Amino acid sequence: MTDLNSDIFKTIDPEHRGTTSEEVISQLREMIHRGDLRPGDRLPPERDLAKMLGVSRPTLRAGIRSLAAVGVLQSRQGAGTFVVKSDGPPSLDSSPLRLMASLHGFTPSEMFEARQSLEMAVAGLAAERATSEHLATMSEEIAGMYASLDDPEQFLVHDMRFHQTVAAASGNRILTSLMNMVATILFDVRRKTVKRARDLKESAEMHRQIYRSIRERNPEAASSAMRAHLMLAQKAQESEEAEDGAAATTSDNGSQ
Amino acid sequence: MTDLNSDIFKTIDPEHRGTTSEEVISQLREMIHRGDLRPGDRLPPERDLAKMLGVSRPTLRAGIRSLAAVGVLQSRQGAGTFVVKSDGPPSLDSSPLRLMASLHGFTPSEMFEARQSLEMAVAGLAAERATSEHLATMSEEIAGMYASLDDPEQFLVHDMRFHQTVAAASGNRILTSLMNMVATILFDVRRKTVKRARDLKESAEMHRQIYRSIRERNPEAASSAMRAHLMLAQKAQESEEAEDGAAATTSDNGSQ
DNA sequence: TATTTAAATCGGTCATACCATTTCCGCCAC
DNA sequence: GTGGCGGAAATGGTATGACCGATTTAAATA
Repeated sequence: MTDLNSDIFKTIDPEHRGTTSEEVISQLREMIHRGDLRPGDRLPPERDLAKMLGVSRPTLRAGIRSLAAVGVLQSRQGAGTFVVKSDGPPSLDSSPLRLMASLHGFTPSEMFEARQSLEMAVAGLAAERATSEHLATMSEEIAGMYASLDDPEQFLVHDMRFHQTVAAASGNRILTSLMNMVATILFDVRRKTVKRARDLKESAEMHRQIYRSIRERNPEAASSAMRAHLMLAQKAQESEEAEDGAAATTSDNGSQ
Repeated sequence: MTDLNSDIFKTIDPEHRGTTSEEVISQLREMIHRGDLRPGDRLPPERDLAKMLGVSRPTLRAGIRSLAAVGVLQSRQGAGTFVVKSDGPPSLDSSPLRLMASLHGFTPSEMFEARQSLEMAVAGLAAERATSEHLATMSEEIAGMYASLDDPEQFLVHDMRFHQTVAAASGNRILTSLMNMVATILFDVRRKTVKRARDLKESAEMHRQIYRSIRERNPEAASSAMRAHLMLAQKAQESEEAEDGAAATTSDNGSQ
């Protein structure tokens, strides 16, 4: 029974004034929205900031921890607490999605499908906007793939960098972040299965087809090539896993 | 209910790789992955749980708060801490994305584009998998739109429910969650501008086109119709916002 | 039996102290 | 003068204990 209640938009009560720690979170978020805190900035020491906000240090720490959990702040013992500064594309923490996958029993194929949809979208956008630098990087990574046909681990590095470049070329950082979020969850599995991959040459060829479509500014072809590539990759991985023996590997180390 | 008094909770190893609170997070996450904690379950009281894990209560609270910040746990004063149980589709917290938008200066058009890509993807999948119930719900919502042509607020409710139904029909909960995440950020803006919307009839018609394409099991047409719908919606909203700083003619103008 | 009330439960907050790590500046040797 | 080196200061991490407020539960009363 799928219920489709319309109240999915949890209005977080801007004027909540509920718990004190929530008030702290609101204060800090407000500082970020107003621009008082910019990426890379360092927050005042907890003891001082607590006094400024008129709360105790544990309460302030609770607020800081909440924002740190979602990847906005980062605390380093002895150094201070900083607003996360991402040099490259902004990254969302994937642990929420990972836990949600456990809680609701997401299947790998469902994740693959989500990744496929996202990658197809960014591939299409990349075909419209890729700069010459992006195209050059893609070409280099493909060359790296051909040079690593006998080294699956190294091949995977170039593979990921290629997809990363395509995402960057799409010019949409939101889609890029979401894509990375999903890709991160699938990464562990990929790394395990890629060691016995046997069709690296074909994979490299498909990447080259994606690259050509992007270079020729053909969004539909790029999307389609990406779809074909990922469908094959999924198929390959599933057949690899079928050979394994169905080990319930619940390796859990994703603290990034 | 699962029995939580057994040896499920092993004490934290003295040799903790990272900080103690991170170890607590790992422990809790592991319980969820293993299925010891399932949606709706209630955690032991903090004082007890802290003793079981061999940490102090503040440290345990830090871990709980981190997981609560990403939407996995929820604490209610006086009641206890619970594993979040979502009746409908699982929902990811959108505040991380919202803060990231502030930190990196995401433009509304970038968000619109992300939403468009996600909605196109789910529309295509919905065309492949929508059940008769889904189709019936979509049809009802469209009827509700036509019945609310003179009530923009009500129209928006049916609008959102329609998109929600399409997402549910896609059968991919990850994409649905990501879509909701992005849509939530855009919601506030939409609610403000929809009050002066003037092209509701055309909007309803485009929804109907999406519905028809899904019913006819034509993924490409569904995606395409969704793209057209959202492009028009974006255009309409941008023109609305452009008028905000200028003349205040909020009359029966019917252009667009 | 139903309603009210009181006690137990439990998360939220505060204050304080101490520990672990990092940073930075002054000191000393070269 | 320069460069390494050590220690003090700064700063986040953890622990203990206490009290408050909200919630739940169950007993007591009408």
